[in-house]
Amino acid sequence: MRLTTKGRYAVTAMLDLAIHAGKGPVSLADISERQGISLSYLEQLFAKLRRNELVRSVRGPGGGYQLNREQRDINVAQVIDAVNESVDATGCGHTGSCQDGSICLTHHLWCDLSSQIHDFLSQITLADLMERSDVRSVAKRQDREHSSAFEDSLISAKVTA
Amino acid sequence: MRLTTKGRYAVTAMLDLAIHAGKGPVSLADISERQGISLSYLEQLFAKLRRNELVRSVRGPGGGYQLNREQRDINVAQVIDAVNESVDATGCGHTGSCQDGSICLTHHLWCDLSSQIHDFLSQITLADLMERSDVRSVAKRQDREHSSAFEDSLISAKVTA
DNA sequence: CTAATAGTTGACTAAAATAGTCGGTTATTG
DNA sequence: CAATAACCGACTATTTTAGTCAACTATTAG
Repeated sequence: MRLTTKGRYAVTAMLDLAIHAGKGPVSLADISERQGISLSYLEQLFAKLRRNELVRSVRGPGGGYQLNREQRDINVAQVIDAVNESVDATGCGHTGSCQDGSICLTHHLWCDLSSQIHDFLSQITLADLMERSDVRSVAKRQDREHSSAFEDSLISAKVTA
Repeated sequence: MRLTTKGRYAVTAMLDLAIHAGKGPVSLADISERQGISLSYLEQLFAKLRRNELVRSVRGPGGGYQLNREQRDINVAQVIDAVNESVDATGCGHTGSCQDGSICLTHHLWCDLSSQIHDFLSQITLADLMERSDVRSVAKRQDREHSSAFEDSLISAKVTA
């Protein structure tokens, strides 16, 4: 089992997408700047998120990504699974062939732990995270710090209008 | 956060130690054979377990390792921590400096997850695992399969006697 | 005393995963 | 047509995992 920046980045980016929804698609460049994640790396992650039908894309200018389901219908476990290929704590992938064909001494312990983690993460949806005060305050800070991008979009909106 | 064979091996080896306690120290060679873990790798892991005062060693013939505390007083989280340096799901080690000095959008989520995992694993002691029927049956199977080692020691005992 | 046993230590290594980078292609919009 | 932004594949440095190997030390049986 592994939970590294890959899974954390994916959840963070999905939450950013949820927060900035409503004003059309969100570009990876915006997410990259706000969340401090490499653009190229985001591309890799979003390829997986799209394959797992958690997001949909819009190409061309003004394009970007949007959530492909309601915020209530996307949970953290799904996002991590999409990029990480499962949060399994067993060494055998639940097959029970950890020690030459049979189960090892601690097989059931790791099964229990896997369930525990999966249950916890699958109960938390993007909508839940959106409601949290700590998330809201960090999001507010990020929007303030990276308002340049916001202003730029205002300017281009004026220009194009 | 990472939970790989390293942590699993450590818990498995500690449980093996608990199961075969009472008949004097248990050698790493025995654990290696029963649990199918490389002897040299076990040496590395037990160096850490000893530094963390979870086991004590007896050198020389008939030597090996013993638990350094009661089975009730050793939990799974302690064992994993000893070899893995913590089961932390945050990227910042709980310092809160995930995004250039401030917390990232999902910081508290990973803190919550870390607590969840730690609470779960720290509630399970070696004594708890010993009582489980699945553990007892796997242990019985392993003792049966590797009785050769036991017989060998009987034979060599006869020869040297 | 000595031979065997078994822990102790440190250095080394192959393979995999992480966390990216880079260059180019394709679709869309103005 | 030019700019934008998603898409794709190949490449890479670094770290971790999961070991191996060789040498050394302490202890015990005989």
